[in-house]
Amino acid sequence: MGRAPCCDKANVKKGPWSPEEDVKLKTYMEKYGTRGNWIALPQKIGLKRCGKSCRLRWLNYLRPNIKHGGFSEEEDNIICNLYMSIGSRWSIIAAQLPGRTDNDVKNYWNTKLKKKLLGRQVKGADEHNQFPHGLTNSALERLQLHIQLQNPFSNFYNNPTLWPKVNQNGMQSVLKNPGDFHYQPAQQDNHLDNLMGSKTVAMAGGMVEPVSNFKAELVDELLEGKACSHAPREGQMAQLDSFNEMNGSKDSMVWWSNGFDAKSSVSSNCWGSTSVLQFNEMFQDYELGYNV
DNA sequence: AAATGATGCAACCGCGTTCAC
DNA sequence: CGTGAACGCGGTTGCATCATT
Repeated sequence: MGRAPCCDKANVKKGPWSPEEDVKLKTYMEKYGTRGNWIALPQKIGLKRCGKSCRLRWLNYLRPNIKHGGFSEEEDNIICNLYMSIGSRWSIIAAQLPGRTDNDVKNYWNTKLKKKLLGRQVKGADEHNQFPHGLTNSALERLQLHIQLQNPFSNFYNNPTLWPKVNQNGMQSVLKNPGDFHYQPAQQDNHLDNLMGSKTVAMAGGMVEPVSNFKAELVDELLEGKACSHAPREGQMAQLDSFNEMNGSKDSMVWWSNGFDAKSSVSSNCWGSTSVLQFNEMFQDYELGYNV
């Protein structure tokens, strides 16, 4: 038994919107708004559409000041920063980009930006929705991004145009002097730390959320098979402590390099060459950063 | 020129959350 | 406080278009 459908599926039109439908919806919305009820709206204006469909059409396409395509480097940087920090929470990411919708940002990430930053190896991940130990795609991609950022030979480090810069929305500036960057682990940590948004990020509604929960989330997923949580939770650091005490558990990450290598004939660069040592170094970097 | 594959994007679906009663 | 309806979000799908063979 599933939930009751939100509308009569047999009597609603699906698929692309016609210009006439757009005009009807836009005219009504500009005049009256939803009147607090999307479900009732299509009937009011004589549209054979589901209320959810109307809402989506309005929010993603008809709403004033919507921008489509043509993402700037600045926007790329913001998306990259936030994706690494908070994962696939597209509505929050889109809220940082005036005129962008969550759907647009999501599509842009999945079709272009991900490839631009990670290269071909993402294809391997795409072929498996769920990884061993319950690690999600999102977490893996974020991990890959971190590895890319730590790898001095990666496209990201070698291409200054991809480096995040000062942004507009009150978020912290990053890579203050990217030009004098050299491959030195300690310095790298600082840059990575900066890149993570210096611990906080402006959230919709003026909230501030710590963003360096990445490790805790991964540990969470690895050890307990949980999905990434949204807000930092009590107990995350305790879990991290437990993780640190379980030296043997880190060895279980061997599958990340070996297992993936054996499984994926597609990816040969990032994952194939990533050693357990790198993971340990990365996590140690974070431990230093956390001072735990 | 036709066939095939890759890509981009709009729209749909299902589920968790919120809110009114 | 419990329940059900509506909302909002993220994942996924389907189709049109472009690129390659």
